[in-house]
Amino acid sequence: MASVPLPTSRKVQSHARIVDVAAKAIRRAGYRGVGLADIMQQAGLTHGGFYAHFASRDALLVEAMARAGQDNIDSLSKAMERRMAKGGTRFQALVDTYLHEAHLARTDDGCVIAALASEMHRQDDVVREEARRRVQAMVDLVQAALPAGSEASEATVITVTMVGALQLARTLGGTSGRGILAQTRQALRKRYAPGTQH
Amino acid sequence: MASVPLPTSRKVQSHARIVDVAAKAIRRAGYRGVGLADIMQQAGLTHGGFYAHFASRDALLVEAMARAGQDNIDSLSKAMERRMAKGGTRFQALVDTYLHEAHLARTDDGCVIAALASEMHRQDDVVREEARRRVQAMVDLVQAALPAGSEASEATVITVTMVGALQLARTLGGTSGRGILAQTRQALRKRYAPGTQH
DNA sequence: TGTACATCAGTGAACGCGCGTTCACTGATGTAC
DNA sequence: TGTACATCAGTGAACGCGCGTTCACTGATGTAC
Repeated sequence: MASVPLPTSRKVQSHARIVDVAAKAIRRAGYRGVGLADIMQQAGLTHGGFYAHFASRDALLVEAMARAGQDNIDSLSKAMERRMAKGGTRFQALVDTYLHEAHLARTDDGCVIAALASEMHRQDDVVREEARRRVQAMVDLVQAALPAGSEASEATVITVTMVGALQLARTLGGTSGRGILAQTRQALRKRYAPGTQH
Repeated sequence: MASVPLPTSRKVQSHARIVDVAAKAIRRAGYRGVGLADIMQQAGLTHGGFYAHFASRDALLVEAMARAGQDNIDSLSKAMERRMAKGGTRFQALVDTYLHEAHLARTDDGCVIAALASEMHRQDDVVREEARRRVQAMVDLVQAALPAGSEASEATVITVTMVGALQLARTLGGTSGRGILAQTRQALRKRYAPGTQH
């Protein structure tokens, strides 16, 4: 009989710490912005041990993106619930949360797609495949926030709009950046105001 | 009296070749995707001569972005003129040109903003400042394609939508990628159809 | 027109550095009997 | 319970490689007289 491993053995804990650190690092600095030595150090380990946990750097990137994406979905969902408790539609809560000014500076726990979008199509296969799953997951999340019966294409267009807005707002920064977020929020709210046909 | 230099001296020609190569390289591979040695080699030079032309790698990036952006504006404008000659509004021509399927694969002479958007805010000051100018130039180009009297915020929202759509379409690739472009084209066309009030 | 010299544009080797990856080893933990 | 051994998780040094940057040098072009 195989012994049942403890739910969080030492190695599993280390592995999770490395993935957590990498999930923040790639969102802060891009796919190539942080080296393995730095990541391992931030996880409280030395870099030599890396290959006991991952087959390659790309394998870490895949897990880090998956982790970052799931974190995004969880925290977005929670923030939306809080907003909806104060009134407003699910869609308004999504737009106001995603395009909130706080999302500008908080890159390392912000949207993984906005953090990496223009680099995604250049990655090797396994990484790019995980990137595709992340995009699909966000479109699904947007779709679920739209009124019942909305067309799938609407979720796609809203997703690309929000991701593009956050990226360019970060590029401009300051008042201009906040302006992009505000203008995009307003445009999306107006377009999907309750009672408006579309 | 200072002698009038020939309009295209040998050095000026070399300089332009380096910038041309770099303008394609950064769009194909990202800010850090191609080394100076490769760029110089593609320009028909050896890498040692680089610092006779530029103070630093960042200085080249600035010139390369400016060049790429101007190329984008020129070729977009020309393609739009060709489309408008066949009928349709200026705005339709912009959307159909920018979100054309041919833009998916042609990264190295495609939109410099879509190529680099998620990396822009991480660059050092001079590079980031040129990135801001590129974003502003594109918003201006979109604004100029909108019906007279359109609000500035409309140009902003359309810009972020088109840039986001191209990036995510490239990430997904294949049928899904072409679907993103088609859905975004349709949504933008519908929103600004002639005779529609907005 | 011819000679001597200065400047220019580019060459090619070298620098220090950080990267991803490998590997022999160590100390702690778990297992067998 | 105690001893001997195997396995596990991590250490730290080393590897080859490519990077941005520097620099002494070269050959071609331009200028002075």
